[in-house]
Amino acid sequence: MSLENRTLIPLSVDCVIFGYAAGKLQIALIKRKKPPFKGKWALPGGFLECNETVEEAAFRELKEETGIGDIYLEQFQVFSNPGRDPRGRVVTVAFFALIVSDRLEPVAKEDAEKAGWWALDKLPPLAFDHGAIFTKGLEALRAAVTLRPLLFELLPKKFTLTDFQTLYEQVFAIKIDKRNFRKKVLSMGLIQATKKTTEGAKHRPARLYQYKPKGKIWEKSFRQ
Amino acid sequence: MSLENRTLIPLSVDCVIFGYAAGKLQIALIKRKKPPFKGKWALPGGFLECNETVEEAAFRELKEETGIGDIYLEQFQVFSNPGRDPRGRVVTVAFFALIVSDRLEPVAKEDAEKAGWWALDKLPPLAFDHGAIFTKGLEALRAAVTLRPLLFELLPKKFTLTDFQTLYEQVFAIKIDKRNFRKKVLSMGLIQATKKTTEGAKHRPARLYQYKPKGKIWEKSFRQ
DNA sequence: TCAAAAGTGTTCTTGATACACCCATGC
DNA sequence: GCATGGGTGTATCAAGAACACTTTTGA
Repeated sequence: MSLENRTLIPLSVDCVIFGYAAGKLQIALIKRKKPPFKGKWALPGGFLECNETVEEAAFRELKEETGIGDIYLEQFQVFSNPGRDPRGRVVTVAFFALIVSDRLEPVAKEDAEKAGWWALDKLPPLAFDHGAIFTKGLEALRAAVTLRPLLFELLPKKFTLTDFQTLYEQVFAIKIDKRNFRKKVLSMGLIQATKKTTEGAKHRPARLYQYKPKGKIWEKSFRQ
Repeated sequence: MSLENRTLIPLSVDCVIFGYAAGKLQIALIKRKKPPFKGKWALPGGFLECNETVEEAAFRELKEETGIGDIYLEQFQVFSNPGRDPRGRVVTVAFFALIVSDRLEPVAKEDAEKAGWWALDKLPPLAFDHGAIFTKGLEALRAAVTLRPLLFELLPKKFTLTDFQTLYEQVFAIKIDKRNFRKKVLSMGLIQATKKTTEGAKHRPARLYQYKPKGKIWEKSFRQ
């Protein structure tokens, strides 16, 4: 058996959890309760257990963290620098997660003092190499969104076109013309108008749309 | 120290090595000399050692395999199904590698009976879950090429436009109009004509071009 | 002179961009 | 009636797609 003399390594998963609420793109962070980096903010994550895949580990951690089971998850990079964890060698598999805005309550679990959402442009310094993981995670999200219509995973079932556009603008940190955006997303045939509108705003109500998966949607992407 | 009770796992790297020679896109495979899967073809790879990153491990394995040091490498996915290796739990980090056609001689190393190049459409059955890894690797290559001008890593310094187009067509398994392809790649400004042409062919010689990295090339991609 | 691959332009259609005003609601 | 964000159309420009013949070389 040639597994005998192999280097054995603890594997972890870390998640850049994107959420979109109140018109703001945010990520979930936890405040560490134990050393190392006690009191510092970090990406949620945990160690891989015996008989699970990294995807199962990430789902498990996210469920503990948010209580939600049907989160969109995608692995994007392994971080394996031998010095990245002061406790010793840990290789981590980084995921990004997308969670819909109407259930955005992260829960602090055992190893966290508290948990919270942070706007992308106001992140605190992060523990370990989590700053670099976040940066790569945002790049990975942009690449994924460019290739596939993923942003609906960040929107509630019914959403306004302004919601969608604002989300899009924040993910790519750009401004888009409202008329051109609407023309394009409607011509793509990925969403359809519902008969409902927003209610209670102190201005004209907005029409609500919903995602309409149909045909080979994975071959379409918003960005050229 | 909270690393004590963690599951420890042997980590490996596996490489889908793409090469382009004689107008054919190929991948490198080795024939296994030892069990499990003795005599079966497999992706080149090996185990992570103590103080190296997964990238370093992949480079090391590729250097052993091909003798070449400056190969383009990109990790694309972790495969962590507990049953993927009959010897026991092994988590692998999969890479794709791009190697230029004028140095395409894979070398069989210790654990391989022999090594060889295989056309993408005529692959033999592969050991372990390497068939799935190859499939995902090709998808990852397509995604990467869509977002960044990577295909030059598969071409020699000087190449003809027909070479380039044939490579492109094979990566995406599509046919492209010759005039439109030329118009587009030339208008992108990524390549420039040299004064040389091919020699010795029994037909009209072809002009040779070279890659011209200039400006923010990473923001350009061939495919819309 | 033939075979084989290199090289070259135009038309049409589609999608991208730029741009400004009226509408519906709550207060 | 005013503040707030919702909603709409056109004209221009750039890029993509479709399409066939001439050129250069070796044999």
